[in-house]
Amino acid sequence: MTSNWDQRLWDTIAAVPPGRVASYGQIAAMAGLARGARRTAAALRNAPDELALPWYRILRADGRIAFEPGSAAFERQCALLMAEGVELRAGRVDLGRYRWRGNDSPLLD
DNA sequence: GTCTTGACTAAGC
DNA sequence: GGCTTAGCCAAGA
Repeated sequence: MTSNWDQRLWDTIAAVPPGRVASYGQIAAMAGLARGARRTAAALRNAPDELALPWYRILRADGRIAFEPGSAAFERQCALLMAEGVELRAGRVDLGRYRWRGNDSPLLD
């Protein structure tokens, strides 16, 4: 068994509640990896569809989508986020409002 | 064993 | 706001 990180990261990602987002580094830190942002990305690549992970709730540290604007994945992620009530401005999310803090506190508006 | 790679991040210009 | 550079660290080749 080389990497149980994938499973751990998947678990952490699955814990992100709807309408909330998290950064790669944040997910990694919660899973126990201090600088595992890239490992989080790898875990998402490795993640089978059967898990139905909320991969679209994972953003870059800036709150921007990791994909290139215009790409299929980008648009898919945009749509999924908006469907959950996340406000997107030019492919960017306001982390100050939507970042998941590990608890399920409601958004203040 | 080394070298490259990456759905990243922070700092600097 | 943008682009560049360096740092990071685990996985694969």
